[in-house]
Amino acid sequence: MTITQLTYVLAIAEHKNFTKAAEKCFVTQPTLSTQIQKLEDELDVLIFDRSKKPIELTEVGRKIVNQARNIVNESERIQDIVDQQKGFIGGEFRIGIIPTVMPTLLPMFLKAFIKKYPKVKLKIEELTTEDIIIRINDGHLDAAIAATPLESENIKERVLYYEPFVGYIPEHHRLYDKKLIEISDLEIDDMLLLEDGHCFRDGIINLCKAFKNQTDDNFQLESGSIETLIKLSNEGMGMTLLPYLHTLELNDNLKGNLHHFVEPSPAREVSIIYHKSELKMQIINALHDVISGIIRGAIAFQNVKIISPLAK
Amino acid sequence: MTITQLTYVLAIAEHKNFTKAAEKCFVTQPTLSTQIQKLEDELDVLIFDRSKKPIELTEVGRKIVNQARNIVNESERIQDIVDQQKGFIGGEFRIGIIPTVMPTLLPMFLKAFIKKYPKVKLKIEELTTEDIIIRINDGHLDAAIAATPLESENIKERVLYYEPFVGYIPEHHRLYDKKLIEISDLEIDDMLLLEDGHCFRDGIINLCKAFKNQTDDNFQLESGSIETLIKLSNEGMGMTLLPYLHTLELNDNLKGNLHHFVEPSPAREVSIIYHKSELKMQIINALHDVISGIIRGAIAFQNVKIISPLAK
DNA sequence: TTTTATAATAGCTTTTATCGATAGTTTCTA
DNA sequence: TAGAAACTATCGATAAAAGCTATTATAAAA
Repeated sequence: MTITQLTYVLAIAEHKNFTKAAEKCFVTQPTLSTQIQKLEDELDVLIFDRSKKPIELTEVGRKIVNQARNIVNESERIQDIVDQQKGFIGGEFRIGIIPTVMPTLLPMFLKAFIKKYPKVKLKIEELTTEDIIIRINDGHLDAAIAATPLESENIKERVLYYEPFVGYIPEHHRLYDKKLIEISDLEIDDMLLLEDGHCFRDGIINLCKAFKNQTDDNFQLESGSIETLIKLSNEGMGMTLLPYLHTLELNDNLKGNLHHFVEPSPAREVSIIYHKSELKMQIINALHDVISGIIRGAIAFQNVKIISPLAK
Repeated sequence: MTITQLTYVLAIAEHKNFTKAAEKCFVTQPTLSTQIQKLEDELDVLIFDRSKKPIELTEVGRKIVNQARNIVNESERIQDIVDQQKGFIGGEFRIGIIPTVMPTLLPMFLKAFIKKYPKVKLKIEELTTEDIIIRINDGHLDAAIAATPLESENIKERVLYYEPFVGYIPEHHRLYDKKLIEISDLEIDDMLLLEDGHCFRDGIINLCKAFKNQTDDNFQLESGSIETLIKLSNEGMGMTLLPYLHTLELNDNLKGNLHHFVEPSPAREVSIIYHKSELKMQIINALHDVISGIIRGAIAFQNVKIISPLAK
């Protein structure tokens, strides 16, 4: 048994196809076929059920894949140990970012990060919290930026910043004349929300429910992006809440519709999260330092009340 | 990096000598030299400091060895997964047994076990509890039989039996005429004990201390084996306590010196212990079943009071 | 039936792991 | 301090393995 064979097993298990897996491994398909056969001979058990299309794992196969993932991840960690010892910061680093953080945070730190750590090749993907957790656990992501706390067993969190919610209230809305809004002003029924799957939506629902026994179904309107929420709001469909960093990018006439909360303002906690095995910790530290350094200049709120991002 | 290279690293780290490590790996010394160099080149770091005699690990080397142990253990587990799936019970199995259990328990179950599971090659070693814990953690032992509870973080315990302590009291001793002794009769100062390192000794010390504030230093006499304890006792050096299974083997005139405790008799808990990763669980189960089955016929006490084997 | 997609097989090439022999080092010892 | 002893590194040869291209086999889809 070799580590190479185990990575081949993982690739096939992932793509359910020898040919595609071979491409990902940068070898030809016959190479995979023969190596898998050798491993199956050595263990004297079938890992894949080739009679099914697409190919499936056998029962033992599934267990072997789990174990193989361990071994391959742990073996990759040896280079990380060496890098860490040398203080080398570089290599490929795959990071996931939730949709409501991506467009505002990424432009703020990316340039600075690349400049400071030119040897790190960041691969950035926009993903929901749910997908992020799956991919951190299976090793497809090295880290992610998401709203916390998540209370996910194998995942560690390190807070980057607290981002207050800001009310966006169009003209003619019942709260328009109130300069500073309060949590108790919120009515879930006239609130525009992102569609299901966004933790920013869940946070707002938690916020509303925290003060009144509001039901959490039958929303008036939902949208996939915050930009759309603002447009819908402008058309008089209701108010909405925006993450603070988003409000910095609005043009001046829209900024007039922003209404901050009285302190303590509700806020989300945004963290860099990573697997408890702490692979590539030196890059995670580097990201943390760059981002929290940059945010320190952008968000100056003292007193916030943290809202859970989890659907309840 | 290959699993083979990692096992070579482990062998050298263990023997601190390329030549001996090569023998243990069943390859020649040049093979080790070249493979280690390849790995060191790939990682671009020195794992061993060859300037020291005997060879030493570098700082990164130590971390790499720890990680390598993980990987090698986990990769061996793949075959275990397959075996478990197939219900195959066989292969090499290394078990440690504490000295005060070894001579009585081993002859009772060994024959029956080998007969029932002929494909398992047991490698049995007599070790103190302390050594057992080290070796279970570093993968040199698959399981062990020891007095419990141990409260050791990475080790699981499964009770085999409760073995009462029996007083061995020579003629002319102040307790000789008392048929059933009590815990409160014990005086640590006229008790013969095993030398330091035996958990059976620690158990007795705990037992004495539980009832009186007896000091635990300045024992009169200590010995390395229970046989010697009995002889010393016969010569009038004091009384001693024996594990119940030992008393079954005494010749009849010595048996007259045995004094049981009034119930609940103090007893030690004897368990099969193993690493929490539960490698080779099917063999551990087999051992548990054979041993506890055999003991059930030999020990019939109902009511016991368990004494901790840990030095306090 | 023909086409398409995909895995297995065959034959050959390249790479690599290992070996025996030997050279270079360090440490021990007389 | 010379020489032996104990070790590790290096060299060249070899056998095993991992990989490639080309082809075949097989099953599903058109």
